[in-house]
Amino acid sequence: MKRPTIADVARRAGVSKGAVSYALNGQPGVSAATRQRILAIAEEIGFNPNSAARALSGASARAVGLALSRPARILGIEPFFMELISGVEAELSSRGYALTLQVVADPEAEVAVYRRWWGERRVDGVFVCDLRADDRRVPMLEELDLPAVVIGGPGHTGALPHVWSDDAAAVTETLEYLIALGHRRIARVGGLPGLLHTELRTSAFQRVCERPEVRWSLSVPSDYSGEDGARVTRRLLSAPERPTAIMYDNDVMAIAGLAVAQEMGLAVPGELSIVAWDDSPLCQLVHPALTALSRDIPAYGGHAARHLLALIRGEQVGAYQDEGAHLTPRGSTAPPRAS
Amino acid sequence: MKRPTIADVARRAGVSKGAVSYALNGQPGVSAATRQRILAIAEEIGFNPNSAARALSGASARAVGLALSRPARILGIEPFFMELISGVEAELSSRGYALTLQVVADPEAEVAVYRRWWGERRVDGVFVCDLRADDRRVPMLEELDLPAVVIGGPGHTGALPHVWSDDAAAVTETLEYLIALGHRRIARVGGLPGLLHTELRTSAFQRVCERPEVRWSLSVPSDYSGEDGARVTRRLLSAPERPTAIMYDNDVMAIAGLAVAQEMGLAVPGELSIVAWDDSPLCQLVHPALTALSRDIPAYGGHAARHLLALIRGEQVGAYQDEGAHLTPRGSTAPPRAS
DNA sequence: CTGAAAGCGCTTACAG
DNA sequence: CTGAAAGCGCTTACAG
Repeated sequence: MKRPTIADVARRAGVSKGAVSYALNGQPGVSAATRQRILAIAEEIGFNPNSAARALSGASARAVGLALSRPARILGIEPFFMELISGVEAELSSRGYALTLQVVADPEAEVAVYRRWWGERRVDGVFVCDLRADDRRVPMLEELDLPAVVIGGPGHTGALPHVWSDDAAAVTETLEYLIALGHRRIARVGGLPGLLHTELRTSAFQRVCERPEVRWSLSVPSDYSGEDGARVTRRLLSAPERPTAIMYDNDVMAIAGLAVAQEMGLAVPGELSIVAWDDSPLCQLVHPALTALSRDIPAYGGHAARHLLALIRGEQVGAYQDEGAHLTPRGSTAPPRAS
Repeated sequence: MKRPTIADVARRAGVSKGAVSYALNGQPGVSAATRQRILAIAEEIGFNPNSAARALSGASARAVGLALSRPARILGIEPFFMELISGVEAELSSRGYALTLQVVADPEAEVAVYRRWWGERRVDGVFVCDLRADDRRVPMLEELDLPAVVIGGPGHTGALPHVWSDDAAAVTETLEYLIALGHRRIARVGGLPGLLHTELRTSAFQRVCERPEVRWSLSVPSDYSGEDGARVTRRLLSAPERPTAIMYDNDVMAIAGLAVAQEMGLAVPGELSIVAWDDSPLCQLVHPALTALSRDIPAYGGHAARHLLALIRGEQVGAYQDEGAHLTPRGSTAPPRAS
């Protein structure tokens, strides 16, 4: 089947290609009646402008890019990215933008991908996820004039606009709740050490744990996997002085931690309280249901997409603070049983 | 920063643009020495060919498309798609192809997306997931000359090449195992009714359950969510004649089912055996660990990508049968306790 | 083996 | 309000 071109539309409408272009793009330079006729014909013969020709003529590529550098295994485990992508997509597709996705091996490869996309003019802008301290992508994207929105922060975003939520506040809220319940020995199983949001959560954890009520605290990094969550939990619970509460940086590790506690014969929440970061349906399926930090991840992605599109249109875009995670208490947290 | 073009490379190398193009694309028409020099200069000034110009000149778009029509919530829950995408990506990016992703509301919208992509020449080919009986996408893609590989089947794929695995065999293997354990009352919580693979699994289930050993059987559809899995399980276990074994079409529902059984005071596996389809790490984190149908989903995606790229190169591509899911027995299955 | 030139399908100043 | 034309940056026959 032959693809119709703008020339086909012009011929049938009896106008020039320029007129068709103006009509299709809502530009002035064509009468309302002609515009109507042109649109009807385009619709009728199923015309869609060739995206390459459009992009080459200086118009936009109508695509934005997202490169992710987590191992496939982790991407599958965590609902986070798929939910984020769903939210991004909902916003993009309503504006006729496509999302170009690339999964790469490491942050270095991500830099190369962004640089290549820029050279290829393949995308009009990009998202930056999984920000790290001194992230090489930030100065590179500032240097190139490739519109970019960082999903994350605050801090280390350079001059790039960013959409962020206050992870530190969520950690503080959680710890204050645990302290109020009477917990005095609190541990945390954190995420990947290099990531900025991990560091922000870690600092917040340490700051709150300096309060006099907290007698013992420990924050341990992990790779986000259930295996790692289980391993760290086993170690924490086997120590002579074990925590009465553990917070986990994702839900998979929290569920793994719950399983370990049960396998070791510890009552949850009686002998161990558990809090999960990110509230997937699974948190409500286990017994006891997990107290979790909930947030609307698709909405987060939607905000990021909206900001990137505004940036591409040339609007001034600054930082946008999203709502942030809030604590949803369930059966896995309670006052520690006197022991 | 100004993007370097092919003219910049040509000028610095003292050759024509044509020569640069031949050198870059590994075409004959340029001496080895000149090719070397050109490549070195391109590398040095960070030249990447403008993808729009390339696509417009009849070369490929160097991108393939995937449209998904599941609600955001479900996409996040199931590791399947993210793992599939990871596998697809690994193969594509090693060949310099990008993946264009679009999440849409329903199958109708998917048809429109493919048609638009074709008109825009935005992609060189597409994947088709979540095949349905009498899927409108199949005749449409056959009519357009847009290379397409169906991920799924067998059957209802028309003349399109497809990558599939034998779900029916996996159902049969599972049921024969349960029957051998001594189960005589077996239920299944299936996936979305419209999907072909759901229907294939359902037929296989019903076929095996016609065997004389099976005294009672029931297959119930669901929407893949944990809530639905829990609801159906509760209903199954509350009936006067309840099953001694249930198999679930995904792991989230199986975990939900396990939780329901425990909440109802039923011993797993003593009073109820549970089998999950798709073996995520979570299956090993719950207690007892779930017997599951395991498969290598990233590899599945990789095969599909390899076939699509071959099709785009103009090679003959037929059906490819992937390895398929195999049963991994764990603690959630055992002979039914005499009751 | 190399160069000059046409052409892909749009968009957008520039004249009428 | 409309038309003719240049140009985006490549690829690829076509001459030399």
